[in-house]
Amino acid sequence: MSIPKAEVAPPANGNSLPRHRRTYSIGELARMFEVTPRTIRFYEQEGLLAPERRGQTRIYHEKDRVRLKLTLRGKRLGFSLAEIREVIEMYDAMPDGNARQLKRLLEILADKRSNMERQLEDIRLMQRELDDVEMRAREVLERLAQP
Amino acid sequence: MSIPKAEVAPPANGNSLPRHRRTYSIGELARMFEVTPRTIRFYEQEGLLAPERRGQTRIYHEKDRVRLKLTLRGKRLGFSLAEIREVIEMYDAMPDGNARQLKRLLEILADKRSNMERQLEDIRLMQRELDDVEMRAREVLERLAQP
DNA sequence: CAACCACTTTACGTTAACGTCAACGTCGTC
DNA sequence: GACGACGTTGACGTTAACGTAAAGTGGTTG
Repeated sequence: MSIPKAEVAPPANGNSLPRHRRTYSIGELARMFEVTPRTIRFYEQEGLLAPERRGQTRIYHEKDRVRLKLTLRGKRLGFSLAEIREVIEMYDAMPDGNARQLKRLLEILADKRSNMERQLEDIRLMQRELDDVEMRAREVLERLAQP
Repeated sequence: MSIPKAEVAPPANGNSLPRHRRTYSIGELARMFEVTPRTIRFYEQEGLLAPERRGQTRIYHEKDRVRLKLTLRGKRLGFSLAEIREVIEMYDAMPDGNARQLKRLLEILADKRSNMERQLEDIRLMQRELDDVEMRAREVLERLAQP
């Protein structure tokens, strides 16, 4: 991002596994992340992705792949697509954003952050519960083994 | 749970804040956890709660309160009500559960556990992202402050 | 060239988790 | 005894996040 895009052409590469692939089809991405193409198109419709188009078909670059990854991670953490989009949009608008917008972004980030903290605590508590339940289950199992 | 329920009557208690309240109305519980009564009734309908009834009205005890708490925590961690119910049911059926059921329970627990692990990792990664975005935002803000 | 992919758009269907509204019962109190 | 606060059931509505089916496009392969 901060590195000026080099004007060097990619070295003639007969390699079968190009180090850093340029583009992906929707099907490829779908398999990579174990989602359906439908899901990916839906995310685009919701403003989370904006792939290039070659004619009709979508061409996904690294940037898009990263966005999808972040989106799915956000989802696993319980964020709605709308929330995720909000952050992504502000992030994209950052360079020329005014102070008010930036402060708003910082607010949102702080909010997400406290959310994460709470989830960390929830996870710790939940893990204890699981430990507890598992222990009891094992006890009962052992008692069943010796009549 | 392991302590035999004392037969001592609750000491005559003119106290305004009884140490360990016996029961709750649906409205009280709702306010405690910042959900609506509708939500609590829905959870009952889904088999997550089973409060006592005095006539028509529901009476919630400590056990019910704990269940609700666990349920809401599970929700914050992205579990579906069905998943939560599954664990609760198996937990209740544990004492007289057969070996197969118990092993099944252990499987489920292991599953939840790996889910937690993944979420921990997701949270760590997400926190880094947030750190990163926040840093950039602050940079831009400072640059705006000094023209 | 036909057959078969992978991709496209459009549109309607589905599920979970409640919200909302109506219509009613039951207290305490003014 | 009317009123308000709280509780009840029942039924229908809503939203997010996709699933699914229909019908068409574009390339390549036997």
